[in-house]
Amino acid sequence: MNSKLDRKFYNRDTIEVAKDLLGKLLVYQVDNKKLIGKIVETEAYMGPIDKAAHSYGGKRTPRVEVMYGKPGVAYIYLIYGMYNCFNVVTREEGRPEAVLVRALEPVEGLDEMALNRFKKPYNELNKKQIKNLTNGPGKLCMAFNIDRSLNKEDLCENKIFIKKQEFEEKFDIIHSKRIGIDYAEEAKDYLWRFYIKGNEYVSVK
DNA sequence: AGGCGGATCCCC
DNA sequence: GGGATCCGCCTT
Repeated sequence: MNSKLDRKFYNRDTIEVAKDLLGKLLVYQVDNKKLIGKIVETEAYMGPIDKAAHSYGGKRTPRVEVMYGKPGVAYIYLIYGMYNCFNVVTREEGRPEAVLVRALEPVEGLDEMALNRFKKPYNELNKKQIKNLTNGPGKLCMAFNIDRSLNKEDLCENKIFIKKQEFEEKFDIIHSKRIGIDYAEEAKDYLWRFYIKGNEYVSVK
């Protein structure tokens, strides 16, 4: 049974996609290593009307161009000169909206994630390092070794994709203000951040 | 050609 | 609370 999310999943209302991505598994395979993390926190970026979005006002530059493309494609950009952020493009072509994946719960490939983050295997991590493995947008990209070389990668293919869990759990979804967008005037107060209530790997409680 | 600020993280 | 660090974008 193929449980990979298809193009239709992403070609929907961005807030619905952001909420529905919670509890899904991000899978990234490089060489013979497989990394899997459960998505526990997301943010919706609503395009031209959203002052926090890169595509606000219909801005169309080389960097943002991916957001105007087809849904189900990765939009990865460099932030603060050092960190990468992983997004999935939503909505039909020409409509530049996306979901930022802000935190994962590690599921498979923990040693590889620990090496990528802290240069040592998982069983040598201290409590703080375990907690900080993937609980933020930059951190999860470091743990998965995701950078801009994966920008525009099609998540409906096999290199990197998102799938349903075999047994989907029940959880409560918290709605909150988005993080790190204080410049966005009224948009900073919109409740477009979503996370799994009580999950240990949520970036900011 | 230059200046500036950022969808972050980490340490003090 | 502040520094790291650099690309993209806007202004000149």
